[in-house]
Amino acid sequence: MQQSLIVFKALADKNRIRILKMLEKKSLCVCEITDILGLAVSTTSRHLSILKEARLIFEQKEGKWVNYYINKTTQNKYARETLALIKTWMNEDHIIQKDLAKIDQVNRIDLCRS
Amino acid sequence: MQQSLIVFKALADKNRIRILKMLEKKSLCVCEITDILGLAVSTTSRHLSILKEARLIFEQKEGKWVNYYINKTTQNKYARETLALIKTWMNEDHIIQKDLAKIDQVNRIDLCRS
DNA sequence: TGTATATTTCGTTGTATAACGAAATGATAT
DNA sequence: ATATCATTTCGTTATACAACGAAATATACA
Repeated sequence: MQQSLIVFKALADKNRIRILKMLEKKSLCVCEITDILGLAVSTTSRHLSILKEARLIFEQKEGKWVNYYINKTTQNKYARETLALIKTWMNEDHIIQKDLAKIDQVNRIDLCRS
Repeated sequence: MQQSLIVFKALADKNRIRILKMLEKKSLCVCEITDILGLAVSTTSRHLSILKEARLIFEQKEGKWVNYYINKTTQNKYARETLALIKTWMNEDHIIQKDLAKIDQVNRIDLCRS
């Protein structure tokens, strides 16, 4: 039960859902996610660590950036099955659509310089 | 997104998960659920209202009792699909198994007199 | 090596929520 | 009608958690 609770708690936040829906489309670094969500970097980092703890996402370093990916084949069965489920959800949502549109426009190099 | 958040928030609590797993087996009244969880009646009632709000369960009055049922055919697609998912989850969990075993032993008439 | 940049960690603050007991509500039965 | 019982609502308290800025860490580059 503890494992599934960790997954549900991770999903019980609007910004973390937005992150998951973004990562469904494309892997992103912290500063790109931060820009799209409009949060403090530290807050985004905390959300990512909660999603990672639930094994819904994983990270991979690429130079000075840390890229985050949806963990489709995660060992955690609760995370895996829930990811498959929510992939079919909220695709018509306005906020989600706006976020996805923004992904194509963000440029990590420009972003982090500012 | 709001609808799915309500569902995930409802599921992000140990006692509410226990309630759902109990109701999967059998519809129950508030005092029976309260006895099994070991909470104050008012707390159980609050949990039930959150699950009801998420359309995961529904209630039906039976004399002085209020019975709660899993809402398998709920209109809320997020609730419906999640219910189907968690039906396959946590069935080996010790706490869940203990709760289910207790269901056969509780007697609402004895319970509520005490 | 030192400086800039990306991210994480830490400490704090405000808000959300779980828990309780007591009071209110709604229904049954005498 | 009144008493009894099941449940809900209300007010309070304690805990959990989201958000922030600042400091610490880690990496890249000059």
